[in-house]
Amino acid sequence: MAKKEFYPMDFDYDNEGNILIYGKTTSNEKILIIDDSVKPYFYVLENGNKAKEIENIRIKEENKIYRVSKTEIVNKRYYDKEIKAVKVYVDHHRDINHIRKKLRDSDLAETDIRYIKRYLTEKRIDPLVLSEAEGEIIEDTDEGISIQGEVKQKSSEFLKNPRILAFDIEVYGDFSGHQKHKQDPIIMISFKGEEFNKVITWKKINAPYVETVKNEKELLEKFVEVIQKYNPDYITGYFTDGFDFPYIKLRADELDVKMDLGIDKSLLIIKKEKTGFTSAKIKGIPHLDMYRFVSRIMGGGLRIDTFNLNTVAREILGEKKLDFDLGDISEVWDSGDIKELAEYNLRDSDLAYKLCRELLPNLNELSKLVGMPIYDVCRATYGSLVENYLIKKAKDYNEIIPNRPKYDAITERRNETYEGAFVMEPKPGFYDKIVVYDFKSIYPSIIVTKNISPSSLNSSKGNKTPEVEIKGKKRHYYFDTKETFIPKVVKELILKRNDIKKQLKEKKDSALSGRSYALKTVANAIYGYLGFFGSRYHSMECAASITAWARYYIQDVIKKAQKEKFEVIYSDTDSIAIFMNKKTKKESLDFLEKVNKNLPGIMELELENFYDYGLFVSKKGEESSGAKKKYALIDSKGEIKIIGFETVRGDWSLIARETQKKVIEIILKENSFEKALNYARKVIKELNEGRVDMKKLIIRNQLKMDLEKYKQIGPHVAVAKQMRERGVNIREGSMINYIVCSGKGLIRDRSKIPKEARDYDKDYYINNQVIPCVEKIFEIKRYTKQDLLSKEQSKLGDF
DNA sequence: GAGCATCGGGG
DNA sequence: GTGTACGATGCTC
Repeated sequence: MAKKEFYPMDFDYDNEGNILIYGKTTSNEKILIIDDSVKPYFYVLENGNKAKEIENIRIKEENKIYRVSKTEIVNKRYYDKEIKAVKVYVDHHRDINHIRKKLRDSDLAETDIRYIKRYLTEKRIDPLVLSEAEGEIIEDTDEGISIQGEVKQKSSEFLKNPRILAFDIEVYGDFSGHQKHKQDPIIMISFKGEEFNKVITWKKINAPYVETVKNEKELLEKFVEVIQKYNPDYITGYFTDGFDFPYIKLRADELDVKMDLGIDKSLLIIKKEKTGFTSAKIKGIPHLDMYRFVSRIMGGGLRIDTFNLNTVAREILGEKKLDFDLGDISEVWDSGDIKELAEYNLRDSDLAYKLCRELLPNLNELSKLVGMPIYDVCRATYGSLVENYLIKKAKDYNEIIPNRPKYDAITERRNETYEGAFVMEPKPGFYDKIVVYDFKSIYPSIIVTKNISPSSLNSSKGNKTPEVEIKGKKRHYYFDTKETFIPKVVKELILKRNDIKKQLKEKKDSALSGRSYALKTVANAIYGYLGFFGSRYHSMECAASITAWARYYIQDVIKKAQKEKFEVIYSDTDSIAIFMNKKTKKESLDFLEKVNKNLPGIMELELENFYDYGLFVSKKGEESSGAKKKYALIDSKGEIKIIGFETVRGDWSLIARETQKKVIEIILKENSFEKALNYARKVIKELNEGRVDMKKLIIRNQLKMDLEKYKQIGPHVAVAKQMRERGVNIREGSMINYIVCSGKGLIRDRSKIPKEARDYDKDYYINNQVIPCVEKIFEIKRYTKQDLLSKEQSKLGDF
């Protein structure tokens, strides 16, 4: 018998029903544990009378016999009710799907828990954290050690300084027209690890980190060699699930190169999902495609509307890709001068590497918290995070987890609607002295405080909700006050996070902030899970009651504020912005305290910030009503918060976006509409005089379908046609850049490829780009379009 | 405005 | 098959 401490990194199971755990020992060896100690099972919701009958189930299918190995009558809880159930064991996990056919669907539970999840839950093992294997050593070589035995969790500590290896490929071709993977070769691959920079290519260049090989085939062979030699704990990249790995696989198959990257020398696996998306898996080495994690899970918290590497790296790391036009990649390659390309290639790996290092604490903590392998967490949806967490917690509470809904139920649920959050229409204006409050974790707090869950929903007793609207019908619901599974779980998450936040106040720590992030993410996702059509605990009544309570409490604060003569400017979901007028900071803090004294349970209103100035504009086309979710604020440190303005959107010309941003800045920082007006006039004047840099006039639009299919010819479609005439390969998805030039007739007839544009249509850029971006702001002080167009300088102007 | 289709990331 | 994306956006009718 041997004992080994190790970190479990990746999980799998074999045909015999053994769980396979790939990990790394505390002495940095690779380890494989083969564990057959967890027997698969499911539940039949039945009081035990039929246990014997169930035990005798035999199913013969295609020469195979599936049988129940054992049944037990157990005391469990189901939707918080004490019940007796039959626990049905089978020999192999896959047998469950055969056995269940003999039983009524409505009597089944936990037939759809994945085997790895069952194993982790039964053993109370969290992925990635220090564990101990005990058993027989069945292999011990330089490559690593294999143990057949059992696993126990030892602590909550993660592998320190994991070896991360990032990579990125470059492909020859013009990227227009349809994909031609069979012909376009991979010309370059870069790697980034710890103190490890490498570019492999098959053309000679002089750079310290470049290795030149003979051809593409050798490049791919080298790719495998580098990975094997570096021996990473994680492989990472950006969109490597969707592009790099699938493309490598394709070329490797074509050139007869074995992608035996797995720890057991197994081949790279490319899984195709029904929707066309792919995932790349390597046995034993978790592959983390940072794009998938960022776009699905992290994305919500970022203020970006596209998840390309450049934008994401800028937002998370404050770093950018190198400026290199990939449209020229084939010319550059053919010219032989590929140094710049190599640098570009290496930078992309570098960014992916840094993103992985930066976000690994979040991935680690989520993986540990919800009990899901890190590979899956990286590709998870909020729904699966919550589901995995609830399955894990169900063990502690002796709860049986209901099965997932069937297709018909999902279809029906998809059509249900309920009333969401309260958003107040702001009174357009420029305000000074603003205080913003927000409810701390409003939805989780309501779930806990009002004990909202499917099992506490009662038709006549308990806490009565405010009026709830589902599918247009209004009524009240009641929730029992006796604490149930879901509110308990949410409360635990909130309390744990409060504790972590206290610790974080004392010292900054990336592992702790990862933990706080994980707790917050799962807690916040539970409300959505109750309303989600694919949920095991779907309840429109619950989801709608939660939003109804949130509307009630936020409106209650608004009323109380108004009663105390505070002027409420704006409110959205959980936050409320107040114009303090003659009130002092102290008075607004006193008000906050008073509100909190009257809030029930764990509900809490917090001070978000004091702001010196704020800008709220009116809706398009209307002057009197304010635009929701569109405002700008500045705090005493001069930090500006711009929400919802076009400033950040890519489909406006730079001149329009820049002008808007600058106008907002001048107003907030210098508190002067006059100055801002003069700035806008200056821009308009420059436009009029033809002095604006053509680069700032480029408008970008994407072709959303094949060029031939368009019936409505917009400017970008017209320009796309011109580009095609010039021999540029245009296809759906192509980004079309254009400039609207001067002349008569339709806009589309005057739109040109930027390189060919000699002048621009002044009126168009003034009236259709710049003015629409700023006129709503100036409307606040009753300045009109005419004021913007007037050539006269404003009295106080200093331009 | 419903209903349907496609996109996203990458090169 | 161990279970499978999904939410947003834009086009057509």
